[in-house]
Amino acid sequence: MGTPQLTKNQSLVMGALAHSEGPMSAYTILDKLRDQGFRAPLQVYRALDKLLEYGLVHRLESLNAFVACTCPHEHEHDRGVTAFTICEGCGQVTEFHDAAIEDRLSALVRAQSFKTEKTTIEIRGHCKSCAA
Amino acid sequence: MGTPQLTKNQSLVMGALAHSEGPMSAYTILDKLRDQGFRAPLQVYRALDKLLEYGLVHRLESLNAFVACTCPHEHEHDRGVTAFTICEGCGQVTEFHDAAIEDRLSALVRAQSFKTEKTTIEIRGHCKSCAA
DNA sequence: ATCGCACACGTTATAGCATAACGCAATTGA
DNA sequence: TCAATTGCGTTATGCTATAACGTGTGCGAT
Repeated sequence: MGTPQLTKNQSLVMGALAHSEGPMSAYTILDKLRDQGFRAPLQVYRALDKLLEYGLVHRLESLNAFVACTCPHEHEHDRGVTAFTICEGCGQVTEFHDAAIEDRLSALVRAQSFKTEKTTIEIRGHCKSCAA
Repeated sequence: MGTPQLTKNQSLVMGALAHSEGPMSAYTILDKLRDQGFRAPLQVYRALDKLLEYGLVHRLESLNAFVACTCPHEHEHDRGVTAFTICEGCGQVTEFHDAAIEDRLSALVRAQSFKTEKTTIEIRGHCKSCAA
C-alpha cells in the first residue's frame, strides 16, 4: 500500500506546500491556488486530509497550519513519532525523529494501558538566527 | 513571585475547569458561566490567559481546549515539559511529566541551537476502558 | 450493458475558535 | 493630582473547519 497517484487538487495543494518556505494555513493555501481554480476551503481541506493520510504532509497543531513532510524516505516504513521545532521569529519548521523519545513515551503510555493513535510533539521557540 | 489572588472572572473560569470531568473549549466555558453573568468570549479568553500564565491551566493544542492543571505541587518550581494522554473515547486527559524525555528533547533541540520557549506533547488514543 | 458503489469534486451555508478596538472603572505609585 | 497599569464589558470582526447537498467518473459484479 504505497502512495496512490495524486489527484489534480491534491497535487496543487502538495505543490503549494512544497514550494513554501514555511507552514501555511488552509486558507493561505486557498488564496495561493485561486488562480488555479480553487474557490472554497473544502477543496483545500479535502486534499489535505488525503495528503495527511499518505504521510506527505504534517499538521502543526499549535499553529493550525500544515507543512510538507521533509523526510521523503520515511513515507514507506510508518515511522511513529514526528517532532518539530517551530521558530516564532522566522517561521522555520524543522522536523525530526528520535527513537529514544519514542521508546520512552511508548513505555510511559503503556504503563497507563493507553493505546496511542497519534502523537504530537511541537517545540515553539527561536532558531539560531532568530535567538533573542 | 507566586500566584496572585485570582479576580472574580478568573476564579469562575478556574472553578468551571476544576469541576469539569475533562477539557473544555472557551465557548463551552462561556456557556457554563452565563448564569454567573458572562456574556462574551473575551471574558473567558482574558481569564484563561492569566490562568495559563500562572500555570493553573493548560491548553491542549490538538483539541483547542483547556484543562485544569492536575499537578498542584508543581506550580512553584517551573517544571519544564508537560505531556498529556487524551482519550478519544471518553475525553479523559491525563497529565504527566518525565525527566528522561525532557533531557532528551533538550539535547536534540540544543543540537539545532534552538531556544525552547514552550513544548507541547499530546498523545491521542484510547484509554484502558475505551480500548477498541 | 447497466447497475451499484466508491471516490473525487464543486457549491452554499454554517459552526466553532479567537482577537481587534473601543471605552470605563479601580488601584497604585510618582 | 497625574500617569500608568490592570481588569472589565461590549460590539464587531476575522480565522479555522465542517455539514449537507448534488454532480460526474471509473470500475467491478451480475
